[in-house]
Amino acid sequence: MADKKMVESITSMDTDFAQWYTDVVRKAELADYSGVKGCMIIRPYGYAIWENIQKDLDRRFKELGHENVYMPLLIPESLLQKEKDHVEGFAPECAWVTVGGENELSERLCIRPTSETLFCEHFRNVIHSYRDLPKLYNQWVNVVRWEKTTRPFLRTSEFLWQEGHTMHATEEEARKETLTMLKVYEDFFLETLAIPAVVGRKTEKEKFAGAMETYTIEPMMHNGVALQGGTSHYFGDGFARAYDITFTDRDNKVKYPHQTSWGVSTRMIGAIIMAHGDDNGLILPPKVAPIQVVLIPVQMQKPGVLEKTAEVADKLRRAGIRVKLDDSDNSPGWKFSEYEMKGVPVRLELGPRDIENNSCVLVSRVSRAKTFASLDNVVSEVETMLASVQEELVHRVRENVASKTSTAANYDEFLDCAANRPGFIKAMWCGDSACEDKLKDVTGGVKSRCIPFNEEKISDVCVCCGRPAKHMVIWGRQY
RNA sequence: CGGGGUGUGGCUCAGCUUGGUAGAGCGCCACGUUCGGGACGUGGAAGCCGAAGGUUCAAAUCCUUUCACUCCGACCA
Repeated sequence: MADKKMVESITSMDTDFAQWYTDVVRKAELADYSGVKGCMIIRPYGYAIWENIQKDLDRRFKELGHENVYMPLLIPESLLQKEKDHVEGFAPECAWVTVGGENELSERLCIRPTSETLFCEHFRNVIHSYRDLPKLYNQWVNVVRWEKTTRPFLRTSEFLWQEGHTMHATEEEARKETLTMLKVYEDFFLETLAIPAVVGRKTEKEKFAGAMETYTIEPMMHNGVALQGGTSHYFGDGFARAYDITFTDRDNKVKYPHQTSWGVSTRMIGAIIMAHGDDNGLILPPKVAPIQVVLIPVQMQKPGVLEKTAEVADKLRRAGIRVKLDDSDNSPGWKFSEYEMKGVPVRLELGPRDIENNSCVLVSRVSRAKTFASLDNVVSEVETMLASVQEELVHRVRENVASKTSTAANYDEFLDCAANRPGFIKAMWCGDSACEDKLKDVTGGVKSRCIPFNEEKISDVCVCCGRPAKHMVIWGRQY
């Protein structure tokens, strides 16, 4: 009974992971489909997670001196085309506005797939002197990319994200910013989302369109598949040259500033679902959970039960904990399942027996173990359990990553890992993108995830071609 | 963009082969009994069967077209 699957309406992970994902999204009321392909309705429970993500990240950005701005939704085609690599990268997935009111537009307008070009146009007007630098801008917006196949949160035609765009007087400073923001993402994934993840540099082939360097955070999902969780790019002065952004430096010389951009999106909600969830549904990391503790009165028709539960809810709320008291007339059993499905980290049960003992029952969503807590120190007991849920989630993800990471010293081992061991493969690489192409081809989709910062030396030669190796690369399949 | 699948009350689906004017379970609403792991009874509301054409006395069912969604690949946060 203890291990019995409590929620029958969710397909089990082992049966069909993709179906499990879709079931969780729907049953936990995170999102719904809309009339436009690839555009999803983010429901209140899903949006509340996003709001908590925003709050946390926004604070981290602002602590580092970034300011929020808002750029237009529409980009004139001519503006988009100024940077060659960039436009080539994004043109295939742009949505265009060609008619305004009743009239054909003289120039078509792209619905932003990302806003580098708009920021550049603006930077050109506001950056003239070294005193104008750095510019540390960020915006929270929606973008549109006309994706061919879509899945809620993971790949949608329209998605929400933040995009940071910064300009710096020197290359050093811009490069530092790129890495600083990657670190912000790494910390956020670990501390807030409870997802320890690999960070590193993208290979030439996997770089962002127009970037000199792209850094990435690569969390692993429960089934071993990677999800690009966020990226941070160093652009050099390429865009500045293309968009004619210059400033006069201290030495009275006209120079091009150095640029970065970095972003994370609603895809992170997909990462939360797939990194932490189980067969009973969602498991939310406490720091972003819209409801951290659900209070379920038991035998609530008995006098005093509801009042006592409300009193406890109030006490927790005053301590800054996000609580929900479910006094609907569904049975307690129904409520247990419902909030497990929705991933609420801690459940608090309170019935007549508990009231007699001045206690309550606390249940962790991760272990589902019941413990009794005295009502006198219920706040600290709940806080302790929330903290332990956070720790357990981190621990579980670490274990999963460790058990699904293999090492391949040669070509045959690589093929064996790709075919039989889901997850990451560590292997040496010569630096030639032809080898990346070949490995992806022969394995049916295993790609380089990144060159991690802490490289290991597995052998001297490239796992694919046998020439001298330049780097250890982490390989894997991705969403 | 290629390959598969599915469209019938809110949800999951049956009915289609062999045309006769729509069903089940769950959910929803009301009342009552329940209440420590998805309770039960009684009553009730709710569907022009994805859309458009066609065949026919008659179409959810047969034919044509089309749209949407979904899954698996190739491309991306």
